Amino acid sequence: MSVRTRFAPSPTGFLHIGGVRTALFNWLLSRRDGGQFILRIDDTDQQRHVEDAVGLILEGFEWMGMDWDEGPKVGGPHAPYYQSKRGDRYKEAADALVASGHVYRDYSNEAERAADKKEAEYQKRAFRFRGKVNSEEEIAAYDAEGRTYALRFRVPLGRALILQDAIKGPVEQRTDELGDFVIVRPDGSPLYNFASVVDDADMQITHVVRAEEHLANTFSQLLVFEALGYPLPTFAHVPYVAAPGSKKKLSKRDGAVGLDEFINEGYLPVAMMNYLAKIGWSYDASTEVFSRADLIEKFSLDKVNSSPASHDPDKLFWLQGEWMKTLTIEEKVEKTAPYVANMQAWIDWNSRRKLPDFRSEGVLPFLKTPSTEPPPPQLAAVIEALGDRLKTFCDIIKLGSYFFTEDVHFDPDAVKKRLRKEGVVEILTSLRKIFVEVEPFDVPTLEAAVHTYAEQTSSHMGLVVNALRVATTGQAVGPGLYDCLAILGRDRSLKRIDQALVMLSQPS
RNA sequence: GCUCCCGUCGUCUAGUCUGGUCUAGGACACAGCUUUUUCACAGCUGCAACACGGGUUCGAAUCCCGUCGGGAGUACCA
Repeated sequence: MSVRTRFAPSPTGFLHIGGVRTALFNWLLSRRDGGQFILRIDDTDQQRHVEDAVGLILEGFEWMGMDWDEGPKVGGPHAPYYQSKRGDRYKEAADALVASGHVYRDYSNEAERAADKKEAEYQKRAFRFRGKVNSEEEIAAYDAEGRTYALRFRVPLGRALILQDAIKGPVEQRTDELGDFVIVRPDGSPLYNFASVVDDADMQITHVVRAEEHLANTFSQLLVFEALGYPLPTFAHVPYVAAPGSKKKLSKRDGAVGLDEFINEGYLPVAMMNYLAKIGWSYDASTEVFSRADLIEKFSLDKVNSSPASHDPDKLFWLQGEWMKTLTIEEKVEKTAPYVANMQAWIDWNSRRKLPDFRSEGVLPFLKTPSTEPPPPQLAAVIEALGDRLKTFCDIIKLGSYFFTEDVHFDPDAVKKRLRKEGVVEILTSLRKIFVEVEPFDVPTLEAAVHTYAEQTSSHMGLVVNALRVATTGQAVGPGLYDCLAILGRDRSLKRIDQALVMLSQPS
């Protein structure tokens, strides 16, 4: 039988990178063995806007390039893939368990259970729900009273359950530690530990790879599998992803954790995939860079670490830089063009996300629909000049916005450090005159002209070049100066030198 | 409280099953140097860890016990 894995997200309208990693492990495992990867939506009937939220999730998967063989949009032989629509199946399975005596009706109400719990706490013993055996008369009386009941699984006592976890190894649990658990609420809705077993069995899932927080639940699920007579899948519980530099679980408070934020910043799917695979998984002692194909070929569960790993934005950024180097200028032009065309929209989003009450907005609209407009003519030259400085696509805005605007915005620190210096006004004034006449206005000519000027006046090159850079770009750092000037062109260069001169004539 | 999981440089990890090749290797980050008109890239150098305490052994990161620390579960949440 081929490998069948699944990812079963709750449609919360937000794709956490920790969840994406879990999904990736599932996907990788299925792709490696030529099996199937199933997407199942663990929604509950009460949730609203499920479709919108599912859309956000699918968007993330599509971007990552993790395709699914069965699930929303594509359907499949085990449809429906929404838990809220599988009520009939849960009902069938629950009936079977009632018939086989594995579950019983629990007529208790919340107040009674709370009292029992309190009593257990008082006696300093662990509370384990154990159903009372109701006589026929009691049941009749409760029904007459109109009392509702939940269906509970009767946990067999005195057994030791052993889970052979593919990541954690063998984990043992005595059934005496498990309380009888509810599988169906009085209103007929199923609970996770039950529904997920029915779904996994129905969908013939062979490998359940999920977050570690489910490890303890697995023992209850094992019992359900057994009672229903379903074959057991292989379980693998992956450790949670911790916040940067900590051992606490990664949460929304710890900076960007939504996949959409990385998409909007212009990360590469392959870099994200490489990074996510590397948190908590390693192939050997030294390989860091893995392509999609490498990952599919080399991934295995036994190399997944059993201890939690923390999210490391620096490492992601570095990997992104590595993958960025593999792109051609044309590819970079295509990917950065939307940012240039929607600069203000991106800047607005970027400031919004820094607000404390920021809520995930999904992928920015202009990144979803490719623009039909041709990219600005200088874009390729700007990218060429930026070289390896361009790490993510939004860097075109962070690093090169001045190439696409008419006026400059001077960075105060840069002005202070490079322009408010002895002799700078004379240098700029002289160079301005030279730039009016220099022909052609290109890199070699410009370079020669500036060099000649510096030699003739015995000016220090660093002083000249840095002053010119800040005067024309407003920034202290950037691509080579002559590249900047040539891209800016004569008119804008002169205009900006004038602007700088005006500014310098005023006291700081 | 009880049950279970986890514990190697600041971070991600190799090594743990099958004790010696580990005076613990690689990567990110950081610091310094080289190159450079700035930054980035590249190259070099440096910094830095076996949670703690016992035990077994000629020998322990590796095996055993305990302690401490972190996490999960203990729901009519998922």
